[in-house]
Amino acid sequence: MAQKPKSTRATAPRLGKQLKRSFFDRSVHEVAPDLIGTTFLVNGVGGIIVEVEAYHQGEPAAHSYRGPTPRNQVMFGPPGFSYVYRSYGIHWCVNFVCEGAGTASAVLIRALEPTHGIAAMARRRGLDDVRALCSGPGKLCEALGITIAESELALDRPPLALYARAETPDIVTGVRIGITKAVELPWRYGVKGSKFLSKPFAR
DNA sequence: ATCGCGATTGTCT
DNA sequence: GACAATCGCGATT
Repeated sequence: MAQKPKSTRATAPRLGKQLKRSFFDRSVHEVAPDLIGTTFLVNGVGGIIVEVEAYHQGEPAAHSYRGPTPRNQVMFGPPGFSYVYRSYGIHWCVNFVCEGAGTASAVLIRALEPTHGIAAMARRRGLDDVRALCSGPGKLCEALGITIAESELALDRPPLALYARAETPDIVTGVRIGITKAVELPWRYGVKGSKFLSKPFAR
């Protein structure tokens, strides 16, 4: 019998060039698709970003929509920093702040393809299934050990790091998930056909 | 495959 | 006091 190809790599792929904070000093609508295919690590643990969503101050689903508060203040600061918030009282979710000059925009990281430190992620998640380790914004924060302690940190300094993609993946777009306002905006981006998404993209 | 539900707490009205 | 950028589980189609 022919062996079916494995869905995960035997070894972690080689990392590309590390991204600087200035990568984020652009429109969130440019940064969000550009993040697809990059590798995000926390203390050396993480994987390839396969799904993100863009949020912008001018749109009511964004935490920054009603202006600065103690929680969202980092969104009003310089680009290239993390913004971590608690979701439904239980989960943590991580964003990357974009653009300077008060646009208060950020990219929510929604799913990773695990590549580095899979054993550590499996231990934190209490799971064996690689496909389920990082297939959602709350899941990936648990897998990478992200809490409020990792909020407002520079994205190009330890413990955080981002690495350029090797190849440009086929990127698909869709409406954002789990929100009740501005539901029609097609600001969700993902790797076409990836098995590591939080939810498939409509087709 | 899809649906409904409970968990749990910071944040804002 | 209402609600939320979620998840995992169990029931049902």
